[in-house]
Amino acid sequence: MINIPKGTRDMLPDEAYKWHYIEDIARKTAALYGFKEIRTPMFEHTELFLRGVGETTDIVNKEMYTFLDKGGRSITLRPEGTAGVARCFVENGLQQNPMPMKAYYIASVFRYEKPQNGRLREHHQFGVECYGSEAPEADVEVISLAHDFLRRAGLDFAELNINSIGCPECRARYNAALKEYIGQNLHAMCAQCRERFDKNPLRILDCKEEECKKITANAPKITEFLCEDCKAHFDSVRAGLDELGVPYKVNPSIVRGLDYYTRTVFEFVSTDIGAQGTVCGGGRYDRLVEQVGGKPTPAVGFGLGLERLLLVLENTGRLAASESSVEFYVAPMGDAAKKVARQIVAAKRRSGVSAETDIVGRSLKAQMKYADRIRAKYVVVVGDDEIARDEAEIKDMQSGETSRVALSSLLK
RNA sequence: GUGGAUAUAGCGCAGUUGGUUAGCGUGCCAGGUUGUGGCCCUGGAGGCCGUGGGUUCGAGUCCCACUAUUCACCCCA
Repeated sequence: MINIPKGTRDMLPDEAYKWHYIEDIARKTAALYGFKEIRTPMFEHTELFLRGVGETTDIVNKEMYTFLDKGGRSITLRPEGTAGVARCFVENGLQQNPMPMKAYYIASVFRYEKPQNGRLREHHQFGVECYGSEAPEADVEVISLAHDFLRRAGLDFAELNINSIGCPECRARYNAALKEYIGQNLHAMCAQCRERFDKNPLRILDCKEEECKKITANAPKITEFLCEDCKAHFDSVRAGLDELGVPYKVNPSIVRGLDYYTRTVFEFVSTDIGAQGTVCGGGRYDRLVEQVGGKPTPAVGFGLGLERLLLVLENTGRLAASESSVEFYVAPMGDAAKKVARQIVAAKRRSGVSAETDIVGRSLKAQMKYADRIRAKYVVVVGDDEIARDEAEIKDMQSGETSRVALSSLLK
């Protein structure tokens, strides 16, 4: 017996409708905001993620599916969607198109993690990318799209946390101030934070260790160190969200785990699926395109975990049961009737109406049972009697009532 | 990577202090006279009791290891 690989999931036919449901809402919402679909490869050169996502991140350090292909190239299954889009943008010269470029994707991403509730090795994201505008309106557009999508999907209670981590200049000043504040207390912090102290001090704020949290509780806040431009930008983003009536909370401790973020960062968090509550994470990444080899191009976007979204919707009873069923099940009796049944089914399908007939060789009773199980709306019974009289019996499976119609009317 | 829990039929579960051919519910297939579903009844298929060792006359049951699953930490969607 060969089992499914750790941290992956099968999508069974009976639950396909759930995926169609949220993917449909994603596509429609994206379209309403003028975002078009973009598709990039499932794997890229490893170098892209090293440069794009950042070598100090957990994702790059320990979570990538990396292997050598037969040509000896280092290949990585995409651990997130943004870097690939940035590469695609640069490689295809999309900066020549009218700006902004607004694109979305629905794609699977891969991370070598230890699976738990809401965390998989392959999961699916609905992501959005907006390139070519550094205006706060772009941030607002992207955040409100995420908010709108979640609301349409039925998740109207996820909390939006936002923060600004400034531009590289503000961050340098802030990092210096943070290091000075921590100063002598560094030895009391966890091993990981001591490492962060040198590599990426900002992430110390993200630490969940009690001791570390105590030390950083009264640390200076990055928002106090923002330069004039970054401060104005953050203020405008908030004003824009207020204007649209999108509720949010400013949370100075969210800093995100990917190195490419600048200025605005945000998360939508749900409390209904246990520890892995972040359903959507995103922000601005003005330096990414440059890091990947393109001309400086400001950008904002988000990634939204579809498995987690479904988990929340299911846990809170917001996902309706499937309503799909066939319109007609045609139950033949005898060889002559089988041929007529095939003709009826073909005619129905030709005119866009779903129809099925027996392909197993079951008795009439068994066919009725099957039709019931698949929730067929109508069953058409055809036997020698019906053929002789040129009519068929139609049974409404809900009411149980039967009526007779001319065979010719079913064959149109 | 670190901790805890679990592993018996497709799914959900029983299985006594170790003792014959391992059960129940549900689902699946077929029947309950001549051509009709849902309820009821009957029958059938389906299990190397996660894998490998050990203890024992005897292991689904006890011990060890491994593997897988799962929850939490870390991190993230």
